[in-house]
Amino acid sequence: MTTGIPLLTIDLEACCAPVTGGVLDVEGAKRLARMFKALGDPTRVRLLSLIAAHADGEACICNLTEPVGLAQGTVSHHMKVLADAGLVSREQRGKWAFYRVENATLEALSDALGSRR
Amino acid sequence: MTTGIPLLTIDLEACCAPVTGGVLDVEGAKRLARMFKALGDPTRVRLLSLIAAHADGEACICNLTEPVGLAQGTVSHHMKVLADAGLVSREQRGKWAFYRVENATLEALSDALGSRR
DNA sequence: CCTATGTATCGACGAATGTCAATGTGAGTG
DNA sequence: CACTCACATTGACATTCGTCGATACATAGG
Repeated sequence: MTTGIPLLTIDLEACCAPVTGGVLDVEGAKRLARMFKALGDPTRVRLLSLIAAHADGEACICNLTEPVGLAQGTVSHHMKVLADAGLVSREQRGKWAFYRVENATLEALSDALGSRR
Repeated sequence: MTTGIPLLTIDLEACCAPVTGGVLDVEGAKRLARMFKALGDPTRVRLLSLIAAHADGEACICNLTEPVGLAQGTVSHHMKVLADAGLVSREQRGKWAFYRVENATLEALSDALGSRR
């Protein structure tokens, strides 16, 4: 409805909650906002960018601490926020924890914003 | 670089700050985060959706207060946050202030997230 | 000019957030 | 087993945020 227009009258995960009403229900707004909030910090945006640009598209905390210039615990905290929002995935490999960007989530958010197609 | 891949290694406003390096500089991350933070509140996401779905794609505060269920001052505050982030525009017309969604900004954010060209 | 109406702003308050130093945990190594 | 390394978690702290009620500002009508 409302023509084919712009934004967030859309579902985010085509899987479970299509929603897609005219106005975006309260729950849908909450879920969207939770993900956007995770992107609402410069450090976390930077972390995402660093991971994506890193070799093989994955990085461990030790790769991120120095470029970001924050304490290890703080970086770990930010990664947890990103992981909880579904923006990155975590895989333990030996002593290291490797993170990668979840492009599917990013695209879902992108679709929730853009008019395109 | 890094193939044609995913995310925020991109400029947001093709106008002034192309940036587009490999890793997204600190300033670019700040600007992106500022906009995402504005979207990081359920009420504001809802407000955007309400405006977009409203007749003629515009709405005044009085149109938004009731559906959102918050005090008038609070809604006004949220609209200021959205306007400061460039997500909506404001136009005074008589006693009313009409807000509309800035699709260009939304698309810029969408592009910063999505892989799609 | 007085009043009513639609918005914006202010002051206050509790809740959430970002950060660090310190400590806990778990896997690899001597 | 003792020790180290990579990471997570905890507790503390200052700052920011979302909300309200009250008040200020501006425009339109009498």
